[in-house]
Amino acid sequence: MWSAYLNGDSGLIHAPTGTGKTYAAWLGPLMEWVRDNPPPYDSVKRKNSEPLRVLWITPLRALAADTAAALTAPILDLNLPWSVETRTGDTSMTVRNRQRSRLPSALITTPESLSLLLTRPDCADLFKSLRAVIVDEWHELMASKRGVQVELGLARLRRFAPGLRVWGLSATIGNLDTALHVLMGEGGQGKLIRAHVPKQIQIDTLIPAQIERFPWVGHIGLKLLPDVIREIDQHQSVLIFTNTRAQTETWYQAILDARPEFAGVIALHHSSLEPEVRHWVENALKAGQLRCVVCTASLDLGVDFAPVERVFQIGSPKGIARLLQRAGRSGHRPGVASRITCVPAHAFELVEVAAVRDAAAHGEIEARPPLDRPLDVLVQHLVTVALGGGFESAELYVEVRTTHAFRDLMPREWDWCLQFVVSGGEALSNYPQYQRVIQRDGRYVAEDTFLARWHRLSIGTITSDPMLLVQYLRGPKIGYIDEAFVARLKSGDKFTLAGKVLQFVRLREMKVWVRRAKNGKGIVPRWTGGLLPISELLTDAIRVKLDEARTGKFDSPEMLAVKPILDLQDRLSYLPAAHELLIEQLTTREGHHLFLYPFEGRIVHEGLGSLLAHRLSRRAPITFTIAANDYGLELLATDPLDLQAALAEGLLSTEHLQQDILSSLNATEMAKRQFRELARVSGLVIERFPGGQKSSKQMQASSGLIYDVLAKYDPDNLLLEQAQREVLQRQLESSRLFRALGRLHPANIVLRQIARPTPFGFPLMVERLRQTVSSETLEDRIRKMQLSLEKWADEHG
DNA sequence: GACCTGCTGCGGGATG
Repeated sequence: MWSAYLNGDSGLIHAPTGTGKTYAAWLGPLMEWVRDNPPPYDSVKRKNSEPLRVLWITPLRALAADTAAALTAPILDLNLPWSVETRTGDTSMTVRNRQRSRLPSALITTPESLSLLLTRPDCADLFKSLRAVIVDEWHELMASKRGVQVELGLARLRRFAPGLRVWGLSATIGNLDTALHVLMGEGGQGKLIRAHVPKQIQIDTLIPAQIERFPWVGHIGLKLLPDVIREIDQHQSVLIFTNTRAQTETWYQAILDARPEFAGVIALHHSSLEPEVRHWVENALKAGQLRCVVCTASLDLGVDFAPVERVFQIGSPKGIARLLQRAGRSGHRPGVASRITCVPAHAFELVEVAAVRDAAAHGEIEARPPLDRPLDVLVQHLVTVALGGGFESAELYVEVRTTHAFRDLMPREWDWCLQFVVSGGEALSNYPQYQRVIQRDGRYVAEDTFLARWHRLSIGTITSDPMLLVQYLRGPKIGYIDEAFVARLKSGDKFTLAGKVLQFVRLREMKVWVRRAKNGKGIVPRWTGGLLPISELLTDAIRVKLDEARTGKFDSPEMLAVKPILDLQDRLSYLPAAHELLIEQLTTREGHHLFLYPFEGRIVHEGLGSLLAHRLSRRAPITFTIAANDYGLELLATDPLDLQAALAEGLLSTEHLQQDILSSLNATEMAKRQFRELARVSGLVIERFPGGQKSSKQMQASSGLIYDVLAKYDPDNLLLEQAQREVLQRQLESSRLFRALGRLHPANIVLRQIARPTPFGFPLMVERLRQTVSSETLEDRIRKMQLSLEKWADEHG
């Protein structure tokens, strides 16, 4: 039945989460199609007279190689006159040179490398015989700028090869219809083919034996280490997912300390390890040589290893889809459900797990919203197309508007982008490097070879903070750590990386030189990475679980386990219903605390914190310290405040929300930081040169400088506007904040004066201390808090 | 009694 899909239609195939599905779903039909559609064969040259017929786009280089191998085998078997090649960053120069004049019958590539192909002056010719495009892991690409890059590329290919069929493959997401629509482009039609095999997934939890002794706060989760070790003892292959790189290092070390005999059969995997180290782990995992691997999301996708026996998730699952994806790494045997066991790092995560399981059982799964009009990506694309044969404005405008991302692109915006690549805009017109495109005989083209090279170097939409390579004095590279972390190291300091204790020797040539530490423990590096937000569906589900607990419904082992703590919360304060907002007021020697628990995720709470501080201080001059976590926020003031009056005056009103948020935060500074990505993507600055790297500071300075120049001399620059939009959407999740405030109607507010911190509030107090003091003093402070709590308990029996 | 955080992904090509 699958082969029918390639004959005439386009569409999206939903393949439920789990590795291997991609090839199962596609190889068969693709092979049939390949067999039934032999390319015209040139017997003299012994080659296809029509080159490229199938283009396969994948988000990962590793998948490109695997796919090529999987395609090649049956083609050799059938002895078909087809060639299969990859074109990614690591494709050899020999192959790449061959591909300059002639593409293979099937090409497997990444979005970035597709764009690079589109910069070739003869690309119209290269792609004119293309019959089908397959976009693998479309759900991964869609909601990002990489997805928009694919959309623009597909629009190009549809023009070069009219009648082109486009098929996507997507795991389960909440908006498959949208995913289809975005892939097909505006006006395009396609079929959505949903898999009908319901996947059985079991989610359970390691329940702490004594909830009274279980932490209320913290994220590392080592409290349950013995229970995890017991599981490793009983199984042949175990995968342990964590939420951060540091957590991976910590857990690896802790397991090895407890079971030294595991040395050699336990490994770790995260993005800051040297690729060679990662490949070693991946291959050993494939070969079944490892008993246990501790990893981050770096093993979520990509590596096609055999399913493991047991999968664990340490700490918050953060999202429903994410946990299901990870569960899918286990138990693929027929009739056996995939299973994941959550290991809570603190008590409240028990509620999270119960919430995820309920949401998953109701078929709820996060949607991935596509982006709207990222002009930086369009600017990059314009230069790409100018290099790739040039364009005529009206024609390309129509083509670009066939993409979902730019379907509503106004002529005014189009003209601005065009003008921007031609002149550099109002402020930058004196700099020749920003005059990238010229007009010749009514067409827009790019000819300068230096600018062409510059552009090819800056293709892509992924930006990352630069890190420093860590290498043995006499030996191999190990991995990467943050500049900020290195700055704190003195010669002789020990730290861990890739599970090894290393001794810092010196920093030279932008490399961190180390030797193996003879003994002792090293500090675990802190990487400043992305802030992984808890999903909106999950926070919704958490509020439902609390609501149930309030009415006495404890329907799972997790909820039963956490009951004593929820009871304590209720006794000391209140357990809010799903539609209620609990606000606690507490006075201590520190000052006047205000705790709010919207359960909307950290980002929203941070925004809400500054919004409320801003609005409160407008009533009367007062300063606050703000702390937030995924469940709530704390405002600490030195002076008392009249909360009732403030609420009556619209403290939580949605009126002037955007204005108030922007003026409550250092919005300019945030936009400036966000602009860094836009400057990179739109080609205003370049962050890497082959051979020598430009340091982060220079990069930072130049994008910051450009921001200032634009803000002063070209304030209408649309990229500035976009930077502000991206800050609101990504760094503040403003739509979620808006929705939250809509829910937090004054009528639903429950105000409680409390005498001591509650289970909800205590973690926020710790969080605030963490922000303001060093780690040593933090320990002291927490001890003091403890003592005062004990004293309070003594005094009050 | 409660403790320190922060994911993933890509990418150049002349000449001999």
